[in-house]
Amino acid sequence: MTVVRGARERARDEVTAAIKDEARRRLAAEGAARLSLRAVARELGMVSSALYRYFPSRDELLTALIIDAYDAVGKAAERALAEHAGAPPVVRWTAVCRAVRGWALAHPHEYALIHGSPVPGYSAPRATVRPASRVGLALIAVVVDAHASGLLRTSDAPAPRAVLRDAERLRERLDVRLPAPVLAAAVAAWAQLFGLVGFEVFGQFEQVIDARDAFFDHAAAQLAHAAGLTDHHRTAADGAGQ
Amino acid sequence: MTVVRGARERARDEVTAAIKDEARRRLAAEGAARLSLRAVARELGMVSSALYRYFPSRDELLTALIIDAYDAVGKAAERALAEHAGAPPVVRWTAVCRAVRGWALAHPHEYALIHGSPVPGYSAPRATVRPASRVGLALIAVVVDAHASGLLRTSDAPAPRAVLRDAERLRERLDVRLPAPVLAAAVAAWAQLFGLVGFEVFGQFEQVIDARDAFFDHAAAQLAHAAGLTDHHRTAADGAGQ
DNA sequence: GTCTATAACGAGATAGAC
DNA sequence: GTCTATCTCGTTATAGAC
Repeated sequence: MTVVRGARERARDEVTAAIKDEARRRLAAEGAARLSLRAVARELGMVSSALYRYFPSRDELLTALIIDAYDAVGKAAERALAEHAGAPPVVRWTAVCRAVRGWALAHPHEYALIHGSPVPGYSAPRATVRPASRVGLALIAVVVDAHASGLLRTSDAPAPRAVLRDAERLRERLDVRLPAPVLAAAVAAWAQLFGLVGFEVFGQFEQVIDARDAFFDHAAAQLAHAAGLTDHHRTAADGAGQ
Repeated sequence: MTVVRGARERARDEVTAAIKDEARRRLAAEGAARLSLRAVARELGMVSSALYRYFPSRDELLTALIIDAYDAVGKAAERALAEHAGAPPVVRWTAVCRAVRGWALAHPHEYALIHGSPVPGYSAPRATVRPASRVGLALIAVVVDAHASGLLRTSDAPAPRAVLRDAERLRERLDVRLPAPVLAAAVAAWAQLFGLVGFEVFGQFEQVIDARDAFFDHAAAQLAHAAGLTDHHRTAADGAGQ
């Protein structure tokens, strides 16, 4: 990782970026299933074989786009997290959710690439797994902080044994200091967040919900609650079930 | 709607069904974006122009497949509802959620068609709106029954005014007897359910959750709670916070 | 060494004449 | 309904420019 790079490397990075930009444009126009190296090359005034210097195959180009997209939402989520450092957990949680939604609405086709239908014939490689988890980790970070400051319910309905086993495994892999049931709830909330976002981005709320901003914020706050976050410190009354 | 139909109509229905079946097969193999009338015709040993007697365009065929898919999940949800008539609301809710998930896992490509990435260049016509709401209506039916039998929390965090307006409008359009905040929560839970299902069907839980059945059931029960359903009748202590 | 261009293969889709 | 000529695609081999 040299700081000063030669002109060659810089040129290479520029072409690589131009290819990905054009590919994203094609993605928006035709969808991932129809992404073709030839069309990208044509649009760039290159010849298709030249692209192979930058991406060894169409699938590798797709993979690069997917990783970029995961990194982009992940970054947006992490920024929201950092910008609300010290704020109450529910506020931070909602901020992360908002960031994810904002990114998705601004980049619907890239959102579709990572959270929409799988591309036929394409199978995502291992390298996509870590970027794919960034949003989830940002949400978990909120829960971890809440737990540390006693702003977490830890006594919801008991989770089934099999769920706890998964949560334990996850807990060790992520090296996260959270009770297993809490972690399980956070994972569920993570998935549910993308239900809300997906419905909006993919048009399922058409003629159902008009006030999308308000609806989302409200739902995100309820999600925070489902994940165990509370607005106040624990008292004896908490955890007694409602 | 005649009960006894002529041989001609029966033949027409059979061919229509064969076309849709083959189209579904192509859907699984190539994805909706690449669905072509010609390919369907070829596979059926017909000539493409003959297909136009049954579907005036590729988009109309797509629309038929989409409506079929919505009707199929909707039917599964409604069946689960009927099979658990009289059961406690949380049980009925979970049953509906399970039915949706079961259908989605059994028909991943049709699930992708209705809840995955939009097909580029295709815009869903009005006719898809009603079928698209069947699952949501099944969930709402559970909440309505719970409300009628006093098994519903009605005093969650107050919803923003704009959300309440949407909920009121929805309440009138669906002719459903529910407090607006409850309806809003149900809509959110509806969307969140598809977050859980989508994550599983589209592979986002790979290497995260292994015990998918247990995880889903547990999450669905928590969703029921988020939608306001409770296991027991309301008491004075209810609504005093989480 | 690094890149681009030409040409080609085999597979498939498509448009239109018949 | 059939046939053909013309497209597209991913990918590779090869040759030459910087």
